[in-house]
Amino acid sequence: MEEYKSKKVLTISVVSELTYLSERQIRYYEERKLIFPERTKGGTRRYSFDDIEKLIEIAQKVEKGIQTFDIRQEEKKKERENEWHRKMLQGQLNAQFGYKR
Amino acid sequence: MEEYKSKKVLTISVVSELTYLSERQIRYYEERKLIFPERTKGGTRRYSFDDIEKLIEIAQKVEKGIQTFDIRQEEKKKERENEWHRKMLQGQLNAQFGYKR
DNA sequence: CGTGTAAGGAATTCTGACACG
DNA sequence: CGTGTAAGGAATTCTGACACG
Repeated sequence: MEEYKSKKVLTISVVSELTYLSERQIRYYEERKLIFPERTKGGTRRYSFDDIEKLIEIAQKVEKGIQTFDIRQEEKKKERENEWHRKMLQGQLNAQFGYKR
Repeated sequence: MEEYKSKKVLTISVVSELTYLSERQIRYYEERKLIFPERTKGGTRRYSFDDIEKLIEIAQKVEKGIQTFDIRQEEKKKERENEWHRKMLQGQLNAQFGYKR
């Protein structure tokens, strides 16, 4: 449904306007592996609305004094937890209904 | 809520990809007063997701052989009808509850 | 009428680097 | 570490025009 938000369609200038961050900051957060824009054939970045939300969160943390490295670690931890929950749920289902074959 | 769709944030190249229309066609439909992108200070166009939907409708009509002039007339007619309904509703409300003062 | 295209210029974006603190 | 900035080049976009049918 709301694929708008995850579609990579925004230029860095638009993202800069919407987040009030400088293009330098946006590119730096990418360098630190916090966001992952796509690229056109020509090499220009393309962001999504989800990226904008994420950038705003990042900016708030940076303002609090949290370092990008730690933000990255936290992010990775969340991913691992999600992975764990996903597997857990899958295990539950398999236990109850068995594997498809 | 869904302000995403009306926000003018897309470049013409992205719109071209999403609509499968050429940039030439997109600019031409603007020339014919069918769509109204915003402009940056520098003069580059900015479109919304709503514009994309509108462009797809336009393209379908053009394929059917309808001329842009007629599409424009139909569009204006709709606007007048909406205006009429709006005033009608307002009149109903005023008749029941009187004017604010 | 609707669309393609080559042309020349301007706006936008990119990278790597130096600076500061 | 996080961010600003000047530098040079490449990608993107713009307009007005000519072409075709």
